[in-house]
Amino acid sequence: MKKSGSDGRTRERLSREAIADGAVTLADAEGLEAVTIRRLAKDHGVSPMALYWHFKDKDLLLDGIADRLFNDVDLPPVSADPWPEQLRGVLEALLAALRPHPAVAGLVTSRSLISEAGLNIAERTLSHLRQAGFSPEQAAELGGYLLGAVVTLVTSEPGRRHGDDEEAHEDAVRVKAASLGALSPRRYPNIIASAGALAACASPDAYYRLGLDMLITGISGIATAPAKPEAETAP
Amino acid sequence: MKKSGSDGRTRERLSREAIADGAVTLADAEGLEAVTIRRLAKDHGVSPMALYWHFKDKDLLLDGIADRLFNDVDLPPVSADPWPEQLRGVLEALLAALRPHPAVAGLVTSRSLISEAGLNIAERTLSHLRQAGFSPEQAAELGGYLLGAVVTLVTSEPGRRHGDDEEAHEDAVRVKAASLGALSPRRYPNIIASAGALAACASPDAYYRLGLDMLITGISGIATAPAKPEAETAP
DNA sequence: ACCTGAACACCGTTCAAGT
DNA sequence: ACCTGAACACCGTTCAAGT
Repeated sequence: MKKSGSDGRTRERLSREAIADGAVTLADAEGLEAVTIRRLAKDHGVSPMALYWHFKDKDLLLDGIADRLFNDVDLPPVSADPWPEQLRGVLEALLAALRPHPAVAGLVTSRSLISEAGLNIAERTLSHLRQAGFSPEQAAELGGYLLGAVVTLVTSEPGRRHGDDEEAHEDAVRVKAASLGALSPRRYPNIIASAGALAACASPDAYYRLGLDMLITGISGIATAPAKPEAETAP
Repeated sequence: MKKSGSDGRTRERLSREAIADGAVTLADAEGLEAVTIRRLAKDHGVSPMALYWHFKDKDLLLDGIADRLFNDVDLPPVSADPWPEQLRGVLEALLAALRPHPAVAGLVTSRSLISEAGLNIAERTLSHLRQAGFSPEQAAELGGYLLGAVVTLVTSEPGRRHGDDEEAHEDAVRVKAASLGALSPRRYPNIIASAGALAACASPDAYYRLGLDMLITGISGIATAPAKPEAETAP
């Protein structure tokens, strides 16, 4: 009776994957600060020390969570499309994997190069940036930056849920919009005009589209190579 | 004898500012995870509970740290320059304030609207985005995103120091570059080409210039209003 | 190989109390 | 108004031990 996991399934043997999965599920429901060795152990019906056999310490467990997220990324196949389209496809795939898990999305930023799946994403990103004409140094800087930017998009979506229930969330949004709207109109006219949008996101899809547009437009704008590969010869 | 602060100055009376200052200094030296109520109290030669009179809980102390950072931002005066230049000036001012404090820079992302100084920066950013022709909703989304992007630039500068001493840092960079260089050249040719730049940043100034160029170019590229205000009439 | 129990050195925070 | 002391319910982690 006390041998079943927190989600009701009968307890299988513990594994790195099961632990990382449980950590993501817990973070989705109660936030990253709830992800604790002891809490995870309790949810798996196991002693806290059991986890230490699978992960040497908590930081390596966080690495495992990041790796799990990178594995959810479904990279589009390489194609003959212009590089901006292909780069956008990569970022969209990353975004799709991170959006369901805003509480842990921030973990991936510093961990792409220590995850097998993360390396593939980095490699693809770098290859498109090199097609754009950037040097290896610039590609490295921009690639790291693009990963961080996608994470930022997810973790600072206006009005992101705090793990509250539906009603408490709506209340919080209303309160925030009202308090912004009550600022001095002389000093903060633009904040007041944007108060509603700063408190919550009317259309997440539009928000993410705008963010990706900005990123791809920015990269294209500073690139030195043409977007279309067919134009082989220049004047 | 035991009544002086950790930095050797004679202990003044405790204040919110002094506590926030101490927290930033400590984070700069030993990282955010060293910033603890108890450690801060010890550094100030005071009991842990003393801090609770000035900040109701730790989260409010983190708000105070973010506020301290926003206060370091030296916003350029409003001018008649085209909006992209002015927007860049705002982002540069923010960047200059955050660069010295990478360990706590991430705290500002979600706190701009609860800090007096943060509100000013948000207002300025929104005003330039409105000049660019964006709607209040788009301006809100892009403004929050630009703040996050600048933070990302700072917190994920390649080869960021970990609080180690000079030598340990260089060793870590060398090891990282070597391990990236040892990857399979067939599967990761671009990572290998960029290995050095992924492990450390040869020129931080060039890195930040490239990042800001990308952001401003991106915003300009998706904007609907002309960059120059003198072109009042369009065909 | 996989897991447990007891113990250690930490946390944030509450509460009653002191000046 | 400003600070202390003792106590509580947590942390991550080590170590020796069990199967």
